[in-house]
Amino acid sequence: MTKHRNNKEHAILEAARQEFLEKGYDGARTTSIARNAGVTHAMLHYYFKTKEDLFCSIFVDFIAQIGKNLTSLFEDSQKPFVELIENAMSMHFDFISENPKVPLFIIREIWSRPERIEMLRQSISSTVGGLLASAQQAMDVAKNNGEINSDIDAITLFIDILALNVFPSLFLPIYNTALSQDGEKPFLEKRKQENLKLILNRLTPQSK
Amino acid sequence: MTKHRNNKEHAILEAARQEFLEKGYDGARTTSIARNAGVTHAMLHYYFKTKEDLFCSIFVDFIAQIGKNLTSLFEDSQKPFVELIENAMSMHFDFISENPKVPLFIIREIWSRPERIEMLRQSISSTVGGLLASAQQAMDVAKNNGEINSDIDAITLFIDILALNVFPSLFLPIYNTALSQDGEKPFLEKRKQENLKLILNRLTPQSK
DNA sequence: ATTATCTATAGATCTATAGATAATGC
DNA sequence: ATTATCTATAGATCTATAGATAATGC
Repeated sequence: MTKHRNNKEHAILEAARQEFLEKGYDGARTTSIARNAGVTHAMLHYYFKTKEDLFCSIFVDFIAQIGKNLTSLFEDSQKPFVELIENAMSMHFDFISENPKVPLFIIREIWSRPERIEMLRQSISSTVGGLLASAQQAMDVAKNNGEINSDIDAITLFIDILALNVFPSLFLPIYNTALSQDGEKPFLEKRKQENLKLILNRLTPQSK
Repeated sequence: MTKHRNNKEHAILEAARQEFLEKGYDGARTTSIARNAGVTHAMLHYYFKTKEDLFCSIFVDFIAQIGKNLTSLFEDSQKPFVELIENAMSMHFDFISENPKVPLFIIREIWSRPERIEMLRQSISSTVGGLLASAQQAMDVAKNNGEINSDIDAITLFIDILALNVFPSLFLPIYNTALSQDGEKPFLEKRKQENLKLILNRLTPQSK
């Protein structure tokens, strides 16, 4: 988090985080944020000139959080590539499960005000770029070893995983209401296993 | 669409569709809708008592559109199952590509006001339920024939496809800004091929 | 002196309706 | 007679700031 030179500013940030995540920029109310932070409304504009400024503060925070989560995935590269991916996917899935509203928040805010993508580019472009480059290297080695298929590149794999891991959390409320059957395994747990299967089948060479 | 007993009402619905889809409930303005529909603001409240009422009208419309698209997928069941899925996925992917904002719209509105899920349940629960049942039957046959793997059921496959087809459109603006490389094949076209590969690999028996 | 905090309110929207008038159907 | 339409405005928020007062740091 940002340095909390004092705890009222910090309380506002915390409350804003919650409010914006829950309701989005348009649905969020600065009065509500101030109330939840336990400060008068004027304080909010004292520390953060405008609602937009406050939003930006927490938006870059969320992006940094995601970026950090992504980069932590490719730490040690000793193990075989497939095992690496298995670990990475599992950690990423858990992160999304614990923060199900974060991806929706970012996607929603990007779509509703595309100019915000600039903030995103600046903070992740280099990080993710580097991450993809090193993943591509590892994949090239694994391809030469015959460990994985050669018809897939790092970025494609990256988006495969993102799609499979992110979507179920977005879809969870709909699933629970309209599709869930009694007594079945928890949806997300089931999805985690299925996602792994899909990706491993995709990566592993077949003999036909 | 709903019966347009007169064209002003219809114009309002069209404008509302656009406005809500673009900005979401909280960002949408009834004044803006009226302006774009070319009617005075009072007319909007004459035909649709409240903003919420107007929203519901278009929300169920969108859901019906999605439901219709989904049901049209499993029309003829003569062909082998894998081929059936290939066609279904392809059509579904194209529908999402042409209406990229619809899934985000529905997911966003469900998350921001969960009580709306009731509308969704009523209109899709039976449709999708039937669709899944018949898909499950077809899959059981294909499993017995050895045509597809036996470790996957209809609903899991359904969500696999949904995740892979929906996510890329949500992610498109981010991809274009932060990840796209020059001179590469259009993102969505590439994704469509990759999604098919993933699902076919998942369904097709392997020999290890 | 500067930084933090509060009260009170300006000013801008936004939804919704009241009430008058015009158009339409029978 | 009923339905459609317009003008004008009420009433409720919501963001933002002005201006006074208290707390803090040097």
